[in-house]
Amino acid sequence: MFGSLATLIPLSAAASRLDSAAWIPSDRATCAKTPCSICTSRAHCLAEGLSVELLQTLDEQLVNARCRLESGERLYRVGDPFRAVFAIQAGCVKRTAFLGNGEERITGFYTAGAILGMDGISGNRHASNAVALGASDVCIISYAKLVELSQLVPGLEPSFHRGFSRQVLRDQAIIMLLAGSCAENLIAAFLLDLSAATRGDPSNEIRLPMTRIDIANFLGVRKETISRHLSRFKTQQLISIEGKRIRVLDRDGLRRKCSAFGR
Amino acid sequence: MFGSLATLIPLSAAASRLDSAAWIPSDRATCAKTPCSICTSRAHCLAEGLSVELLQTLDEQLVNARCRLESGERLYRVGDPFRAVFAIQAGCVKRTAFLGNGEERITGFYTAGAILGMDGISGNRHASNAVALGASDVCIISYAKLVELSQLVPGLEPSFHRGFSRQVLRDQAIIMLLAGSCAENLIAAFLLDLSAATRGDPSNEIRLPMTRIDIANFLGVRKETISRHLSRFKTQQLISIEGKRIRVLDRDGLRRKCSAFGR
DNA sequence: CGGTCGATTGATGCCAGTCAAGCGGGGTGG
DNA sequence: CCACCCCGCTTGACTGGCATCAATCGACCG
Repeated sequence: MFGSLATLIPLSAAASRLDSAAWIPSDRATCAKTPCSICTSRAHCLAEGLSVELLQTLDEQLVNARCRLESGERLYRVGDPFRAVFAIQAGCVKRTAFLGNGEERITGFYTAGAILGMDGISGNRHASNAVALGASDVCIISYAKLVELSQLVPGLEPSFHRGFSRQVLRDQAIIMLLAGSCAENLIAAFLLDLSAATRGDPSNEIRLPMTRIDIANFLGVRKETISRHLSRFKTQQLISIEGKRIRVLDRDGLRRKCSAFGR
Repeated sequence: MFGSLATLIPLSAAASRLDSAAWIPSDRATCAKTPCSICTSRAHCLAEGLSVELLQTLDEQLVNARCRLESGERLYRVGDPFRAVFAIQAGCVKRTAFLGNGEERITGFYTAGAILGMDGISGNRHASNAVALGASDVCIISYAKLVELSQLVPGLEPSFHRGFSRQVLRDQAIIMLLAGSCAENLIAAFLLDLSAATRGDPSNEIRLPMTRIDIANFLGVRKETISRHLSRFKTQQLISIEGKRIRVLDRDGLRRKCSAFGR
C-alpha cells in the first residue's frame, strides 16, 4: 500500500524543480566533532545501548565528521545521491517531500538524537528534503562505512536496526494521530510531544524552532487554525504564549484535549 | 518528534486489554514453503536485487518457514516478544495500534511482497498488531538468524536495509496524504494505490480485502463518508461497484480527484 | 425466524477552510 | 533616520464539507 506513491512521485516531481548540482554535505564537515562517548544525545541515537568498546568503535571509525547548518540550510534534497545518514546532535531539522501536484509537505520534525536520511537507502537517492530550523549540528555517518563496519564488528548492526525501527514507530504514531483527529487534538499532541522532546527544562518552556505555518503544514490544517487553537489554549490557562516561546501551564489539561495521549 | 507517543502508549494501553498468552507464530508453520527463487513476490520483498547465490542462501538458511492465516487471524499483537519479521507471500494483512484512549487505529494495509514487524526491533516487543484480511500466506524470518547470517554473508544486510527503507518511504507517503487532504482525495488515492498493488489484472478490478469500516478507520473518516464518495465516484462513471468488487473505469478521472498523484 | 453486521442514504449541526483586514517585527534602500 | 515592504501572526465573518444521528436494506448465521 502506497509504496508506489512514495517511490515514484517525489523523484519525478523534484527533478525539474531543483538544480542538479546537489550539495554534498561532507564538503562542509568543518566543526570539531564531539566524541560520542560524551555526547548528550548518545542515549537516543545510534549509540543507544552500545557497550563502551562498541561506542569507541562507533566514535573512531564511523562518526568522524560533523557539520554545522545555519537556519534554512539544506542537509540534502530529493534526488541527491544517497551516501550517508545523519544524526542530529543539536538543533532541529524538518523533513519534507513533494506531492504529485508539486505541493511540499512536512513529514516530520527531528531533534537531538534522531537519525535522518534512511529513506534514501532503497533507491540510492534521497527521497525527502532535510532543512535546518535554526542553527543545528549534524553528525555524518557514511553508509558505505556503516555496512563495511557492521560486517566486521558484531553488535553494531542491531543498533542501526533499532534506529530504523524507531523511525517506523515514530511514523506510525504520526499516522495514527493524523487519521481522524480534530485540529484541537493534533495541536495539543504536538505541544505535548514537543515539550517531551525538550528534556530537562523545569519551567516547561518550549522554544518553537518552526513557524506556525510549518506546524500547520505538518498537521494538515491552516495557519489560522493553529493561531486560533493556541489562543484558545491560552485563554483556558493551559499555556502561555510569547511569540515563539510557549510555556505549558497545565499538562494534564492539554492531555485531556488530546485523545492520543489518553485520559 | 512523536517518538514517545509511539513507544510508550501502545505497550501500556494493550497490556490490560489483551490476554497475556501471546500466540507464537512459529508454532503454526505448517505449510510447505514456496522457494524464494520461484516466488512471484520476490521482486518486492527481502529478495529484491539479490544475486542468484544470495537468493539461494536466503532461501535455504533464512526463510525456512511459512504459515497460513485464515481471515481475522492475528499474526502478532502489541507486546508480543519480538522474534521474527514476516514477509507476506499472498493475501493481505492490516497493521493496527492503540491510541492512548484505547481506540484501535489501522496504520497500514500490507499485500504480497511487504515486510512486516520491523517496528518490534527497538524495544524487543511488537509495537503493533497484524491481522489477516482473508486467507494469507506469510513467510517467517527469524530475526536472530537474520543478524547472524548477515554477519557471515556480505550483501544480505543492505537488502534488509532496503526493506526498512521502503517501509519508511511508504509511511512518509501516507503521512503526506493524510495531512490536509479532503476525504475525496484520500479515497481516490486509496483506490488508485490498491489498484496499482493488484498487478496484472487487465480488467482493472479490485477485490477489496477489507471492509468499508477498515478503510474509514485507516483514512481517518467515517464509514458513511466512504460510502458516499464511492457512490459519487460511481455516478460519475469513475468506478463500478459490486459489493467488495470495484472496477476502475476512468483512472485519469480518479487521478484528477487526487492531488497526491498530480495532474 | 430473529439477531448481528456491513453498507447505503437522508437530515442536521458543527468545525475548519476561505477570504479579508489589521498588527508588529525585521530588513532594505533612499 | 525614516519610509516602505515583506512576512509571520492574529482575529473576524462566512461557507462548505464532514461528523453525527437515524432509518433502511441485504447477507449471513445460529
